[in-house]
Amino acid sequence: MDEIPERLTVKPSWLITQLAVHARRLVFDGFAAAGARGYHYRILAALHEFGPASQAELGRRCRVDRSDVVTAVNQLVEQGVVDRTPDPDHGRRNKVTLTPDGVQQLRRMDQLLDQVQDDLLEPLSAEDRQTLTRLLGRVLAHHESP
Amino acid sequence: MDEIPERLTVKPSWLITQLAVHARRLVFDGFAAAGARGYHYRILAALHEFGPASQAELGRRCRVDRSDVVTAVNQLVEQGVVDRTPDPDHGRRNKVTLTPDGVQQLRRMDQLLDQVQDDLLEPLSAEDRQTLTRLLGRVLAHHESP
DNA sequence: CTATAAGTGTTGGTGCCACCAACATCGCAT
DNA sequence: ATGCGATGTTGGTGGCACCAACACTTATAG
Repeated sequence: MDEIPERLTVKPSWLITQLAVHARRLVFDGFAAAGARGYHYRILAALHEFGPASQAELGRRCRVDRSDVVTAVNQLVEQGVVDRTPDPDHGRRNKVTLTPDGVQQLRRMDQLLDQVQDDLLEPLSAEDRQTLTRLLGRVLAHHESP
Repeated sequence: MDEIPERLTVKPSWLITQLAVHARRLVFDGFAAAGARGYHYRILAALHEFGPASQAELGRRCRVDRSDVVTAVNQLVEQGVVDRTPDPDHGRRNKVTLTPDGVQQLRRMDQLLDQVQDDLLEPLSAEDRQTLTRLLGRVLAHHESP
């Protein structure tokens, strides 16, 4: 490989965005085996953890735009992993529900993701992995709270 | 803000890619003030650090695809921050050179980026910032060497 | 020396992720 | 009741990363 300008390699913003490229590639390749994408996992995870929800709710919980939730839920319905029904208590709202197939799909994706985490942090000791995770969590939380 | 599924917040791949979103936004907003984009900075940095280079070389050093280098260099030439001349020793190759205006632009972007680093890692102590940078560097290097 | 491989610039296209504006519709608070 | 905010949906934008193909040039192998 060619040498990278030091101006870049020294900057946390570079390290984070470049590492994110590799992380997204690993995740993408993993999910490709299950015919799914990142948005799908986020939504399935939110449904499994908090139960049925409206699309707007899903969007807020998963950091996905309302309009992108529409597309993703369309695909998830098509795959039979979620159901979309009108909310009886609310004319406009939809209720999105996880199907049994969806639960199974989520478990499969969880296993794939666990492997990805391992590949991603391969060169780090268990302790370093924990440190990195903690620091990243602190920084991310700071940029989401205000 | 709404609560995020724990399945996500626990995974390094999530933390990295989400934090990258914030980092890219900060960088983008900073560069917007200078009328530039991420690719522009990478290329100017490589030219300043290693001197004039071909487009293919720039692409390898900056982790930018050859075809995207074409577009970026077009814009940089338009802005007058680089020159593109045919390489006399090589029929096909171009020689891209930093202009004095380019050096000045690079310095401006450097200052903007320094501020961005500070905003990005705001909640961390100097020591934690160093730790985080070190760990990220180790992981990134691992995914680029093989 | 010649056939073949490898490198270079360029065009054009793809996909993911994030985001915005606008619209019609519905619930809620004043 | 009226206006305000939330909701689902459509359609579009942009940055970044990437791929395929082409014309052409240099380097390499035989």
